[in-house]
Amino acid sequence: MVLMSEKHRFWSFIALNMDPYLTEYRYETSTTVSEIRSRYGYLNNGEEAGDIHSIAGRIMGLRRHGKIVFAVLDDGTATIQLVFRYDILGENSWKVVELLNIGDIIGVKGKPIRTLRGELSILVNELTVLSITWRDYPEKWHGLADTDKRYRLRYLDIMMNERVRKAITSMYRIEKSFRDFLDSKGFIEIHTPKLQSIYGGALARPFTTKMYSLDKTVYLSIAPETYLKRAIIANLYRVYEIAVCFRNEDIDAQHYPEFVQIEIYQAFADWNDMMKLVEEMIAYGIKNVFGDYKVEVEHNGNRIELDFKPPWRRISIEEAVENYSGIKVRGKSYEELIGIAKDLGIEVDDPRMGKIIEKIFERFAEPRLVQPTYVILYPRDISPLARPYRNDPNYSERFELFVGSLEIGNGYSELNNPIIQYYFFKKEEDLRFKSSHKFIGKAEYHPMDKDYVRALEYGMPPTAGVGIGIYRLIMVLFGLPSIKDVIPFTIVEPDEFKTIAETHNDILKHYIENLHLDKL
RNA sequence: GGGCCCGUAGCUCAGCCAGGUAGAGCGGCGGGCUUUUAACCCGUAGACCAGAAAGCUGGGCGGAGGUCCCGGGUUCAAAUCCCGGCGGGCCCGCCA
Repeated sequence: MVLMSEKHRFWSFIALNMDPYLTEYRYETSTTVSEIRSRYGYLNNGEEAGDIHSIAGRIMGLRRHGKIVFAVLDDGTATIQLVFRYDILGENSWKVVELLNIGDIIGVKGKPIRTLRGELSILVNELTVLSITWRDYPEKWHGLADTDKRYRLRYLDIMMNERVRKAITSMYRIEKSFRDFLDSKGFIEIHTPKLQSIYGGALARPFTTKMYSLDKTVYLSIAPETYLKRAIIANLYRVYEIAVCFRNEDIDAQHYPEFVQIEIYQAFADWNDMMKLVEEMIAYGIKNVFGDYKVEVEHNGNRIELDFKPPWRRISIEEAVENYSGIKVRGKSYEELIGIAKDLGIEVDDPRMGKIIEKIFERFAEPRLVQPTYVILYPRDISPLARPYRNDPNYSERFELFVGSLEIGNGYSELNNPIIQYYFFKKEEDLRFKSSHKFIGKAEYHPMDKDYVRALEYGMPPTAGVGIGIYRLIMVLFGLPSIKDVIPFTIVEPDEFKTIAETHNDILKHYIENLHLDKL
C-alpha cells in the first residue's frame, strides 16, 4: 500500500460492501492461538483436525502464491499461520483475500492443520475484515530499527520487536508474582500520595506543579518511603507499594524521570530479614515467569546465565572495592581517599568519605557484579535514612542489590530514632547548601521533613525496608540496553505529519455523508 | 551542564571523507504461480508543491528556485564542505 499514489484500496472494500468501520463491531472467538498451539501439536504433516475454531488478530505476514495465500496472524497470545485457499473460500471471499495487507485486523474460522512443510496452521473457511491499516508496516526482516521511530511509534516497536514485547508483558507477571508473594506473607499494598508538599525518601530534584485548590506549589513524589513508614507507625506493620516515582533528572540508559519501584516495609525485622525476603520474592517471581531460577540473558554482547536461586552472595562495599580494584580503602583518612580517587582519575568534591568509596566501587566493582549480589555495610555518612550498623556506627545496616552490573535495589534497617533522624536531616540540609552542585532555586535542596520526624516521635518499631527498581530488573532479565526499552510509552517531542483524513479527502467525505457527521 | 554520533524512497540502508544527472534490497503497482514461511519469476512506477482523487495536469517560455530533516553560507556546481536550528541516540557529571 502506498498512501498517496493510487486510488486507495479502501474503495475496493467499499465496492465489496465491506466498510472496515461500519460492517463489523465485534467478533466472537472460540479460543486463542496459544491454546491451539498446545492442543494441536500432535498433528502430523498434512493432517487436519476436525474442529472448527475462530480466532482474531492482526496480520503480521503475507505470502501470496496465486490461488493459495499464507498469512501470519498474531492474536496477542501467539502467532499462527493462516492458509487461504481459493477452492475453499470461493470467488467472493477471495476478492477480500486479495485486498489484505500486513497490519489488517481480521477474524477467521477454520480447522487446525499441519501443512506439508510442517507448519501448524489454520485452514481458513471464513474470513471477516474487522479493521484495516492505512499505513505501511516496517519491513519484516529488519523490523523497526530507527530509534526515533521506535520511541515515537512505540506501538509498532512493541508489536514487532519480540524482546520488547516480552519484557513489557512479563513486567505485569513479575509484579503480580511479587504481590502474590507478599500477600502470602501478610503484606498489604497502599497508595502513597504522588502530590506532596514536602518530598523525601531520596535525594533528587523533584517535579513541581501547581495545585489550584490550595493555591500552592506541590511536588511529585520522588519516593513512597516516608509515607510507607508512616503506615508502619500506624500499626500497618507489613506494607508495600508498587509506586511510580518522579525525579526531575537527566535521561540516560539507566535513568528515566518517571520510573516504577516496589518499596516494602516490614516491622520487627532488620536488614537480614529483608535481604532474605527480597531474594525469595524475586526468585519466586522469576520462577513463575521463566519456569526456572536460571535465566539466560544478553550481557555486554555475550550470552550469560543468571542464577537467582537463594541465597545470594553478600559482600561489603569495601571488600568489593579491594577485591576488584586491588586498592586498599579500609582505614584510610579522608585526605588519603581523595588522593586515591584522584590517582584513578575520579573527580570527587564531596565532603562525605562514603561518597568517595562509592565512586571507586562504581568504577571497579559494579561492572563485575553480574550474578545477584548484595553489597552491604555502606558507609554511614551516605545513608541518612538507615540505621547505624550495630557493631560499628561508621557503617550503616544498608544493602544494595546488583544484578547484571546494574543497581537494582536498596534497603536497610530503617532508622527509627527521631532524634538521630532529625540530626541526619539537618546535616543533609547543610551538605546540600555547601555542595558545589549548582541546582537553581531552593526546591532542589532536600528539605527538613519535620512532619516525618514527628511521626517517628510517636514511636516506630524496628523496621526493615527496601526499594527495587522494576524497570531495571526487567532490563536485566531481558537483556535490553536502555531503560526506555522496557517502559511502555515514553515522552517524545511532537512531529509533523499528515493524517489520512487530511490526505484523502474523498474518504473523509464518505464518512461525513454516511454517518451524517456534519448534522451536529 | 560538557562531549560525540545519526537524520537520504513506506522499511532497512549505500552514496558524504576526496562536491559534478538521487541509488540498492525489501515493500508498492501489473502479470504468473495451490504448500510457502525474509516465497519465487517477469514487468513497472514512485522522491517537492498545487489541482479533493488514480490516470493525468500545472508550478516550469529564458534564468533562478524547488526534492537527500529545516534555514543560511561557500562554490560554476552542495545529499556531500561550513554555520545555525529541529528531531533522535550514546558517553561523562547528577539522580535509582
